[in-house]
Amino acid sequence: MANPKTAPQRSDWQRNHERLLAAAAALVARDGAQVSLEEIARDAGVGSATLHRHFPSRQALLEEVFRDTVERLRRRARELAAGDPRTGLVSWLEELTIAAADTRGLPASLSAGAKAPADDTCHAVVREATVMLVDRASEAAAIRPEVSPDDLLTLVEAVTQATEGDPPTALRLLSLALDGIRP
Amino acid sequence: MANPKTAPQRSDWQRNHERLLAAAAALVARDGAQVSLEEIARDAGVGSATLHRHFPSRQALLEEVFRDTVERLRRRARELAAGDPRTGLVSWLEELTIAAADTRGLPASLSAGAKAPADDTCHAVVREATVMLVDRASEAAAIRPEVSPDDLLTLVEAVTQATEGDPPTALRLLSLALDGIRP
DNA sequence: CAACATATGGGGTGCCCCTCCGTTTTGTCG
DNA sequence: CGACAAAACGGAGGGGCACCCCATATGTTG
Repeated sequence: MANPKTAPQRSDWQRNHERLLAAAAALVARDGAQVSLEEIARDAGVGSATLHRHFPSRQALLEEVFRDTVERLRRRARELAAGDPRTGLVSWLEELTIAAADTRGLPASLSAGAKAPADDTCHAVVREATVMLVDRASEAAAIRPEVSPDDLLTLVEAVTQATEGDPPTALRLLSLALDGIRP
Repeated sequence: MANPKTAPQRSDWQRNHERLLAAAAALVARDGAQVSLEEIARDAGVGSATLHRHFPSRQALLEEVFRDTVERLRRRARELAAGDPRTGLVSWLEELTIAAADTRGLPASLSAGAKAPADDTCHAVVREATVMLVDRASEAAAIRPEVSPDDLLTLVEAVTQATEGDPPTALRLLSLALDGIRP
């Protein structure tokens, strides 16, 4: 899972890994991305050294916590790629915004992933989906050709981080940005 | 200054206040809004208790650090209110974005001020200017009437916080948001 | 210049991240 | 099955931070 090598992990390693992820998911949902790592270890019933051995950084832990949520988003993007290019893109951005605004810690994790380039981060997965849908819309001339997927994604990440826990506001800001200010 | 009562402060109080602000300005510019308060106290040559006595919270310190910058912005908004409503608003948002993206810690401070309503925060000053320019543009039908000054400001704060230290990207995201994505 | 309000800062508390290293658990192989 | 090595664990400790207490020092004022 975390280990890229196919080395089979010991059973206690797997057990603790799951306990840590469960505790982390609960506490991140309650306290956000800056939750105390020691509290996660305590809740999981393991020493803090074990947590740090399993997850070399806070970001690495968050990446695994949000893996499933991001995977669902990725599948949703694939569905949307079958329909109308414009509404597909808009729906994607809306659903991404709702998911991020609803999920404490996810905006912070996505933004953090944007700064450390790697292929398997949550940010990279979401980015790939965004690139695909923007390209489709662009080719269909449904959006201005100079609109960049990365800019659009940064905008969504910025908005959701600024409005964490308030999906209506996040959506309102998104549609303002998509429509512009002109009459 | 910080004290709402008109009690005249002792001379050493004023001296230490200035030293703290100078040290804070330098370190915030270097490290951003989450700089260590103890380091600021050390640099200023005072005990950490003194820093906490002068500034009851990190936010209170940041508010004073950025007071001058925000005051300059406020005056600039007044100038812009004399010209064309549409370009005035756009210039205001652009200049605000540039200032915030250039000034480490300012985006975080503005966003934090948005959550704790008070009349004398940096956020409140910037907000007042934004309300005025948006109203002018709205009355002149230069923008859609449902565009809210608060949403626009939140958008700028979100963008500058997400792109701290990178004014070109911040400006690109701003103009994307102002123009929308449609052809 | 004395007395008093005001301000200071060293040191303490509690929390946090992270790592070291002696101990325990696990899987395997004779 | 029992012993052994590799793998994993966790308590403890170093270093850092925010914030507070209280004995001390310092302006100010009459």
